[in-house]
Amino acid sequence: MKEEQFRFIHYLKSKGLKLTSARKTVLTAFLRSEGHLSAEDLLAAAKKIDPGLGQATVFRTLKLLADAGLAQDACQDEGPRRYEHVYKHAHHDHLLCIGCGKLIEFCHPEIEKAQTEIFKEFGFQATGHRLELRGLCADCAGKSGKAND
Amino acid sequence: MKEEQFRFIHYLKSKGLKLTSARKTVLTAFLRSEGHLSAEDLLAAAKKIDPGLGQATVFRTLKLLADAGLAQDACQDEGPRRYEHVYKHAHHDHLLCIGCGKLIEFCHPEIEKAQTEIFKEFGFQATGHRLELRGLCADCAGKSGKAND
DNA sequence: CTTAGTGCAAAGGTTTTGCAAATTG
DNA sequence: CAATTTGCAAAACCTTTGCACTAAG
Repeated sequence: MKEEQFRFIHYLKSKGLKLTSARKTVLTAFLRSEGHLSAEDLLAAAKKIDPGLGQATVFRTLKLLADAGLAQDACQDEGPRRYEHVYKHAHHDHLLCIGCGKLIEFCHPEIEKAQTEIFKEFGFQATGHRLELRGLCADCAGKSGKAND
Repeated sequence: MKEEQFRFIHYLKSKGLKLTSARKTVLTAFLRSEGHLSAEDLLAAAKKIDPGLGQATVFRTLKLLADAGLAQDACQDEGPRRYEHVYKHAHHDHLLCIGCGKLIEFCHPEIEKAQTEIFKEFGFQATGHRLELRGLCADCAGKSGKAND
């Protein structure tokens, strides 16, 4: 069994919650997913496994996944809230091209280190962070940016 | 005249858009505001200046402000989208306590520097970034965090 | 058997859109 | 004057909630 599954089950038990087939379905669909997905995406994916699943259950389960530390808000500027794996994936930050929407994931040790310092400086106990850099990628910058619109 | 006002007017001209009294009202209300405000907050503030203003106009103008580089999505996890000044305020990042909601704004030169490196490394032309650290502040962490729940 | 979870559909909150009238350049 | 913008209200969109039924422990 995958570690994420185990962790989710353990989380449910610790909260006195039940491991239902609907939750298993949503978990499976979520773990199969790649990148950033919205609740709607997850519902669609989960319905491929169990067509009878309701969207309310997906929203409810997504909250549990976030609470269990498996899912994290990926925080897009537009449209619905999106989530991504947080448990297995090593931590990464996002670099977004505002021209073409290209999304690059990166990890920069110095930034991580500096963040730790900041938590210390303000007496905080860290639980997470999110960093998104925005700009124009080489392609889009080359195309003269925003001449017409 | 404030530089922001000038910038917004310039932006409108460059796009062939009109400087209407409604837009002036929203701009004024926005520039007067402090911290992070939602569209609803901005509507309320703008209505104090011009009670006849419609909420659609606020949403539309807020997009223009963002496009003009004056407003920026402050990206809360919950509730409505919130915006903040981006132009005059020196850049800052956010440190949020998930226990009591306390929000600290800070600025860390090394992080800024590292970000510049990343933009370079991926051949991006920077336009902005957003960093939010989350954790428990000293008060909340002291209160035994989440022993019971 | 008791309690929590489910799907549905309706409600809730936020943002967008169509339109006729008003305003700007 | 032509073209954009406005306010309104309705629609669209995303998420949550109430409820009767089902399923897990």
